[in-house]
Amino acid sequence: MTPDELLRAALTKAAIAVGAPAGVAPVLERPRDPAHGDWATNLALTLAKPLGKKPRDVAAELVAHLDLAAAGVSATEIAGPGFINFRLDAGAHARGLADILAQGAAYGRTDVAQGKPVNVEFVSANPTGPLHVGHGRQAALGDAISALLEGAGYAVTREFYYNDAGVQIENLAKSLWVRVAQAAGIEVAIPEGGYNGEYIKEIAERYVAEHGTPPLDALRAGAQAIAGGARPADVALFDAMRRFAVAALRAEQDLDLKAFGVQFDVYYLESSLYTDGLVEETVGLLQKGGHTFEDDGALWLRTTDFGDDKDRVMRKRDGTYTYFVPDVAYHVTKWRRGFTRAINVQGADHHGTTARVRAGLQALEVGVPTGYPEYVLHQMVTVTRGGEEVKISKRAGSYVTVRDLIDDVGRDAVRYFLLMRKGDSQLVFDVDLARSQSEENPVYYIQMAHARLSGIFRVGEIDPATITADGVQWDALGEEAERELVSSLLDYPRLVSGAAESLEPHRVAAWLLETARQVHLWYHKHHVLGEPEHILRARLVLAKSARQVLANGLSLLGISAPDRM
RNA sequence: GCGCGAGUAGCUCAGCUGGAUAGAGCGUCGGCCUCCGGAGCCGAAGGUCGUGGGUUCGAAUCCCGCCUCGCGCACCA
Repeated sequence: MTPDELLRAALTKAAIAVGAPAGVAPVLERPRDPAHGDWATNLALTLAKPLGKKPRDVAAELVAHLDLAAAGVSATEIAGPGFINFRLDAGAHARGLADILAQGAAYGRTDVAQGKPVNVEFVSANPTGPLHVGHGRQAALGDAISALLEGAGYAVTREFYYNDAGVQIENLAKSLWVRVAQAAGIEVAIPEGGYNGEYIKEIAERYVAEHGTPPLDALRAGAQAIAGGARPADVALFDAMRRFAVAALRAEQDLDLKAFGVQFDVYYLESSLYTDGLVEETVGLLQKGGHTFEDDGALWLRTTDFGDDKDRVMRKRDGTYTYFVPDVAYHVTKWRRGFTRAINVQGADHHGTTARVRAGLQALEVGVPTGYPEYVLHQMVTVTRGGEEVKISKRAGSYVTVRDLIDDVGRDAVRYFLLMRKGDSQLVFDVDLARSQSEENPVYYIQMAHARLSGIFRVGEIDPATITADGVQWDALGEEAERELVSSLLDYPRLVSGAAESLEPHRVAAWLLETARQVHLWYHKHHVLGEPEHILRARLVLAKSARQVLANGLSLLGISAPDRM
């Protein structure tokens, strides 16, 4: 049992002795102010009403009935309106480190989900251009959320959905056609909604290198059609270009993701929903469910029956489907594939779609729960360099790509910076700070803490594997800096499960920074090597524990934990 | 206009799902230090938690109104 579990057990006994109803579950929390002790409980405040007594009186009774020795408590104090503060004796407090050493890399992991399957969909960028910072934030968030859920015992599937069937792909193919035509000396402009980026020119060059320049009259005719808002008559050629462009960009995006260290288990192609007949099937089911109607030549879904603010068109007058129909069909596949939980990580600019997808799933009446899928939406990212904002313009093709950033500041820094703010707030990515090798840079600061701890073992020529909790004098870790560091390390499992539950990796990032600060403080104040044997032993246990937990936290965020820098 | 998000120290942000005198880093001011691993350490000042109400033992946190900013409101994706 960990120290707080012992204390909770002792408190429960005392509460029952005082007359609390059976099933009381005392809540322990860390006081903000360390002067208030190691733990505090508001138990007396919550019991005051049912017992019909004053909170402070209840607190006094509880303390009187508390088995201090069993709880490892050295001092209690009744404070404020009726809080009870506990100070554990140094030994009881630090004994929790034994747990860390015993569990190692598994410290902080639980099995609460017991292998329940969950699908985490993220990035899902259209294959129409390289990944930009916003996708990077999604990649970092999605991967970290996946890691958090794995740590909570979920069987996680990381999934990428390729929108390779819509209008945007059509525009991509047209853009490539135009670039190929331009390269052949035909004068034609990129169409409305097309892609201007340099990367299309490069793809055009490669296309010509691999397939040769297409017949000029076909090219010219197609270019004219595109300029007029139509598609080229040479369907076979157009199709070839479309496939070529998509393949090229998918390959690019794969490289981006690889550089970022993100691996997906499933790439789901929107086009397969059509070829497998799932879109048709979904429409049929929706019609059968009775929530559709025809109006003005279009087929509508009455999404207002399910909380949307207006009804949505499913099939346009021209006979094609709106994007949300394949989206619904896609989410049906998630449900059918056994994912009782599905989490979608998306930019906040997509939040308008969430209500419709959920409404569509409800209208199918196939037993999908109301809040399915869950959405984690994140706000915009802006990038600053030299104190100036780097403008992102998709139209002009000026981009801050994920790969630029990684080349510039390194994968670890990109990950940390994209994760250090909660998704709800806008994020400013300061490239200069991310690149700096100084303690102002949070990533550097945290990794440095880990490296320093490793350094102790290296310099002392001590194999960490030989350090165990056996026979350690726990009360040797009584310095204030030590008590606080120990507290942080023991808080880690609660922190991680909270972050997993709320799908908020930034909590881990903040915890790492704070704990790194405590490591640095401790390190500066107290020596390890050269101390008397019993202190040396205890401090080596602390150093090894701290190093382990820092590494565990970093690994959740996909960041390396270097032994030297 | 409607929906979602944000508004906390001079700046950048936390605030553990309702707890005590609201925290950290940077910056500012004052003082030490040069020690396994690099300018680090100690202390101070700095707040009407956007604003007005409400809920209760207790609110930055929950509810309602208002203000400012961002994003979204297609038979685009």
